[in-house]
Order: sequence, then C-alpha cells, then structure tokens
Amino acid sequence: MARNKDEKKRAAILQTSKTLFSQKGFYNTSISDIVDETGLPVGTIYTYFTNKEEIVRVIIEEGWSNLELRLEEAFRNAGSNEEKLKILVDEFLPELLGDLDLITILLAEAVSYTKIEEKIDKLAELIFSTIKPMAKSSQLFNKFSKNTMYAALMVYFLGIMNSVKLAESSSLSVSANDIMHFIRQTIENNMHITF
Amino acid sequence: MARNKDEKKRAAILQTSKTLFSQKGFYNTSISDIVDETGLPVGTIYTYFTNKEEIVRVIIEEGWSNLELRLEEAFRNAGSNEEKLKILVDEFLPELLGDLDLITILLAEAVSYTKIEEKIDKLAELIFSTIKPMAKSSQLFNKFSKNTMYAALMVYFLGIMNSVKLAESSSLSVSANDIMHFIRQTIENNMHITF
Amino acid sequence: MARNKDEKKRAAILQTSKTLFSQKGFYNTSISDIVDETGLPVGTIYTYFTNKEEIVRVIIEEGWSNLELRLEEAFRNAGSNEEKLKILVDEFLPELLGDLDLITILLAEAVSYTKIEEKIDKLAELIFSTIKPMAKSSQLFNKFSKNTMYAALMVYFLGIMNSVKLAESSSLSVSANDIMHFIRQTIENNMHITF
Amino acid sequence: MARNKDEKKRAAILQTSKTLFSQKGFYNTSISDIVDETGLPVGTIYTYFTNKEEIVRVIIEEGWSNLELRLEEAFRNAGSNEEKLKILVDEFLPELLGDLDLITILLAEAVSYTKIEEKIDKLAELIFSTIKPMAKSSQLFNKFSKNTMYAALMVYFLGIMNSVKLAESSSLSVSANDIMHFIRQTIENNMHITF
DNA sequence: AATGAATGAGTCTTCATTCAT
DNA sequence: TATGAATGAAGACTCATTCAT
Repeated sequence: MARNKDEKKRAAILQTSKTLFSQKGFYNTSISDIVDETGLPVGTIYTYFTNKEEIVRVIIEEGWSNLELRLEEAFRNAGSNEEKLKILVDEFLPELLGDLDLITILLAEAVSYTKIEEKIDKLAELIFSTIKPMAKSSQLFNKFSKNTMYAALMVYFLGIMNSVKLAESSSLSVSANDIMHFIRQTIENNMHITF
Repeated sequence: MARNKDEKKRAAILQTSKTLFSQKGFYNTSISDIVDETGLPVGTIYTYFTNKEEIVRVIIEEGWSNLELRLEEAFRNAGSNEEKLKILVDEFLPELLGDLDLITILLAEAVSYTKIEEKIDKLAELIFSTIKPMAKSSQLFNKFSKNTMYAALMVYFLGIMNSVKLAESSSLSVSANDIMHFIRQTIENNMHITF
Repeated sequence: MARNKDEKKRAAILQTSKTLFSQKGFYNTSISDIVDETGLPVGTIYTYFTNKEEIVRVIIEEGWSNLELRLEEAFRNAGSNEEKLKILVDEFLPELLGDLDLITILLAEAVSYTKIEEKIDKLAELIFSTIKPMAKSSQLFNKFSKNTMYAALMVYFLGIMNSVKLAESSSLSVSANDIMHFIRQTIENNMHITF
Repeated sequence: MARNKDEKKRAAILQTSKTLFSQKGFYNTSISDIVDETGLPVGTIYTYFTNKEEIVRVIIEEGWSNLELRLEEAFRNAGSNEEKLKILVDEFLPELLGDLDLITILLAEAVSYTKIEEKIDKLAELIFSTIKPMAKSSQLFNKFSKNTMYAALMVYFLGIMNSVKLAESSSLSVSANDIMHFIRQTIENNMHITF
C-alpha cells in the first residue's frame, strides 16, 4: 500500500525528469522544475534520489535495461538467427526509436553519468553473435574482422539514434521511416533476409 | 589611434574555450575557467564575444565552415566523382575525425546553438550529387530513393562522428581506425572503388 | 513540518531596504547592502522577494495602501465633510509626511515600478467627493471645473511631498511645519474652516 | 572653426544625454548609450566631460541658468510687479513646462548632483520680492509670514513640475493645460490680477 | 589629439542540497 | 517521516573610466 504510493512518486519523478531533461537538457532543468511539474515537495525528491545526477543515471540505466530485457526475452523466443535479426529490426529498433526522450538523454548524458561503453559492448556482443553465423552468406560482412564488425555496429547504432533524434527535433528532410527503411534495405542486401 | 582588436586574443579565447567545452561540456565550463586558462581578464572576453553562447556558436560555425571550405576546394580540384569520393574519405573524414574537440561540441551543442540541419542538408546534397552518378554501378545504392540515400548519409555521418568520439573518450574496444576501415570497405563493396 | 516563512524576516528586509533606498536611492543600493544591513544571507532575500524590483514595489504598494486604509477608516468615522477635511489635514498628511522614506521612494520610483496614476486618481476622487459639497461656499473652488480641481489636488499633493522631502534633505529655509501651516491657511481661507 | 566644431560635439553630448536621462533615467543610461546615440567615440565624451555625473550636472546647471537668465531679462524689461507676475506665469512657466526632459532630470537628479536648494532659494527670493508689494491687496497672502510664503512658493513650484511630468508620462486625466489654468485662477483670485 | 580596446570590481541572481520543524 | 525555508558559493555579465597607440 505505502509501497505502491511510493512507487508512484518515484515513477512520477523519473517520468517528469525524463521529459524535462529531454526537452530542456540536464543543466537547464532545475530540481525546482521537477518540483513544479510533479507537484511534489523538494524534500520528497531527495528521499527517492540522493541527488540530481542519480535521477539521470536511473533514467538511463532503467531505460536501457528495459530495452535489453525485452530484446533478450524476444531473442529467447526466437528460433533462428534470421528471426532474431528480424526481431532486432522490427521490435527492438522501433521500440528504441519510439522513446525519443530516452535517446536524447542517452546521447547527451550517458557518457558522463553511466558506463555507456559497457552497455554498447554488451549489445554489440549480442548482435555480433547473432549476425556472425549469417555473415558467411554476406558479400560484405564475411570480409569483416571482428573489430570492423564492432565498428559497423557502433556506427549504425549511434548513427540511427542520432539521426532519428535530429530528424524529429529539426526541420530535416529525413524521417525516422526513411532511416528504418535504409536499415532494412541494408540488411536485406547484405544478409539476404527479406522483411 | 587606440588599439585594434587583437586577432590573437580572439583566437586564444576560441581555442581555449573549444578545449574546455569539449572536455568539461558547455555548462560545466564557466567564463571563469576560460579567464583562468587564457589569462585574459573577464572584460576582454566580452569585448570579443557578446556572451558565452556566442563563443560556442562561433566555434561551431567557424569549425564547420573551415571543413566545408577545404572539402569544396578539394572537390574543385578533383577530376572524377570517384576521385571526389576518395577525397571525401581520405581527406575530409580524417580531418574531421582529427578534430575531436570539434566533433564533441558539434554533437553536444550544435542543435541548440546553430542551424545544424542546414549544415547537414548542404553537406548531404554535395555528397549526394557526387555519389548519385556512381550509384548505378552499385548493387545497394541504385535501389535507394533520394530520401533513403539522405537517411543513409545521415546515419553514416552522425554514426561515424559519434562512434569516434565515444571510441576516444571511453574504453571501447573499437578505434577510429576500425571505423575508417569499415567505411572504406563499405564504399569499396558498394561503389566498386578501391582505396 | 519544515519551517514556515518568517514574517519578521520579510519585514526586516522591507524596513532595511526602505531606509537604504530612501538614503542612497534604488540603484545605489545593492542587494549586498541589504544583506549586510539585515544580516540575512543573500539566498534568504530571494526566498521572500523574487528580485530587487519587487522589493521597491512592495514597499510602495504596502506603504501606500496602509495610508489609504487609515484614511478610509478615519473618513468612515467622520461625521461631516468638514470633519473629513480636518482628518485629511490633521491625520493623513502628518502621517504621510512623517514617513519621509516612503515619500522619497514614492517620488523617485513609483512611476517606474507601480501604477502611481491609479493611486493618485483614487485619492483625488476621494478628496474631490469630500471637498465638492463644501466648495460652494468657497470663493476660489466654486469657480473651478472638475479638471481644474484635479489639477489643484495634484499640484498640492505632489508639491507638499516634494517640498517636505527637499526641506528635510537639504538646507532649505523652509520646514515641514511651514508647509503644513501654508496648507491649513489655504484651506481656512478658501473653505472657511478653522483648524 | 575648430571651436565651432567642438561646441557642436559638446552640445550633441548634452542634448543626447538629456533625452536619454529623461527617458531611461540616469542609472539606466550608460555612457555606451550616449556613444551609440551621438555616434561619437567614447574617448571624445571624456574630453568634454570628466565623468558621467558631470554630464547631468551640466545639463541641470545650464538648463536652470538658461531659464533664470530669461526670467531676469524679462523682469528687467517689465514695468510693474503685476507685469512681472504675468511674465512669470505666461513666459517662464510655459518655457519650463515645455522642457519636460529638463523637469524630469531636475526632479530626479538635481538633489544628488547639484545644490538645488540654492537655486530654489534664489528663485523664491526673486518671486517673493515681486509678489510681496502686491500681497497687501491679497486676502490670502498678506496674512502669510515670510516662511509661509516660501513654503507656498515651493509647494506650487515643485507641485507644478511634478504634476506636469506625471501628467505627460502617465495616463492621468489631468493635463498641463489644467495645471496652468489652476495656477492662473489662483493668482487672479488672490492677487487681483487678470490674465 | 583622437580613439576604442582593456579592465576588473561589482552587479543581480540561481540552485542543489540540507536540516529544523 | 515529510516538508520547504535556508543557504552561499558560484554563475554570467556590466560599465565607467583609462591609456596605449
């Protein structure tokens, strides 16, 4: 009961902060803004989080591990690697790209407040182990060393996030759909998979 | 009569700020920091720049237009489109990637303080017009619509910048070399160009 | 739970600021001065007032409305218009003139920070409605149009305040007493009232 | 020749400053504003005036002594005291009230930067010596002591200036004409003079 | 002599965090 | 336990005046 109420407050702080951090940036969002938006007293913010940094950290960590969990769950249920790749593109990516606030915060603050390299390494490893067996049939990827593969994954992953964010926040002539389309075609062409 | 504005001071402010903004971020760099690092008095900072924002803006604008000028110059001297593409990869990219401070600031602040979409659109247009004629011989690119091409360019461009930055600032197992290698191979495979 | 805003602190800030603004002027009084004089920390000033301007504004508004309230209260208890006029001269004016700091701030800052014309209009209306019935017996006032009456009230009101202020702050050979004497005699002569 | 040019610059500085001080106030007008408005270099301002304060001081002193000179000149040419009084009301006052910028600066800054009491004392003396002989025929004034007379002059003088200024700068329902009308009627009634 | 860049003490204000109640 | 007033170091920026050129 009390627990339930607590969870709601914690969630409210996180949700509000996430929106604000994404919209105004971490430094332009004051604890006071969070207080105003949530309607909670300042003191309460500090009973749930030790400081402002911890709020971003938790937003990033929970947001990321949530994505990761879903991906792992989906992968577990997938039969073939082809299926995994499809899930990656058709479920994981759309879900990630649907959470623009998370992407914005990830790109802007993850380096400062979390060990982003560990997250990316882990994700890259997961994808790599999925793609590798399929790469033999790829004109492109079977030439790639592991390091090059990792580089490729990073470029695609960070490039997609950054592009989608920019596409949404500015008047660029490119949309998230165009980006997804490009990714699907790239995979189709290189991995002989049809979406 | 009376002193003239000192180009050296202006340059020192820009150079110092660029390093500091890149290392500590825009918000964590105070005018005081710039004062300490340059050795100039506060007032002098403000005779060269109207405020802190203008400093970032100039760093980005001048950094970018410098890059752009060199690219245009190189393109002008290039004979074929193949040559242009090589220049893009062998000169423009290394130069961009060599200026990690600029990349960091570009990724972190360009959206807030400059019209980044205009810059990217212009660059994309330039590259697009170079690649398009070559795309016919590409298995991949000749299937792409213009929008997909743009999306691809954005993903690669932002992805490269972000990856190199992350590679340098964290303990990632991927290096700038790996990234460049991936790019060259991707072009080789898709454009039938040999580096 | 948690402390409540302390009325004493608010009053101390107002009182100190009033004295300082009056003595040194609004622009020559720094928040630092107020801090030094009250002994309160800067931050505390800003928990009670949003900025320096608000402090003057409140000094003026509260000072004026205090005066107004007392006048209205006194008028309510007055039987005749003659009595009202006496109260105006014997209670309201001395009270106003006794608060030289308020007068000084009123004259210097009220135009910039408050709607002084509304205050004066309201006061003029109040006095006008008191004087009008008595004006018939006045050689002077019964010739006056309403606009001229208003002009007269303004000239006397502002003239009195300005004169008293100047009399006190400089080595003028005129005192507040002389000014009050002049006012009483003027009313006696024109309204056939004896003080 | 050179002298002529110098005079123009000096006058330009004074004229521009007068307008700015009146519009924005002394503290809200920066030397930089004066530089921008006159188009003169900062250094030049300081070859004509030793500092900002001297500019106000000169504006007030010259403005005032100009008024005084004209009044004395007019008085010298006047035959009777009645004529002098008419000149005071029909020439001096309109001229003073026509220079609202001067009035504004006079009211706001004269106490701080000049010996306003000397100016007023001198003017009062001049008017007093004119009015005194006429006062015998006045119901009102022949009862007044010298001090009361002085008080009256101050109240009227400061009251007129302050009222006109307020009338012009705010949405008060009183105009400069109403004020002049009141003054003329007051004199007519008390001094038996017809305008 | 004319100029305008140089100067830095001083301005107002903010804000994450604490802790008295 | 919940609260929100209290805090003060630190922030960005200003501006009258000087003085090197």
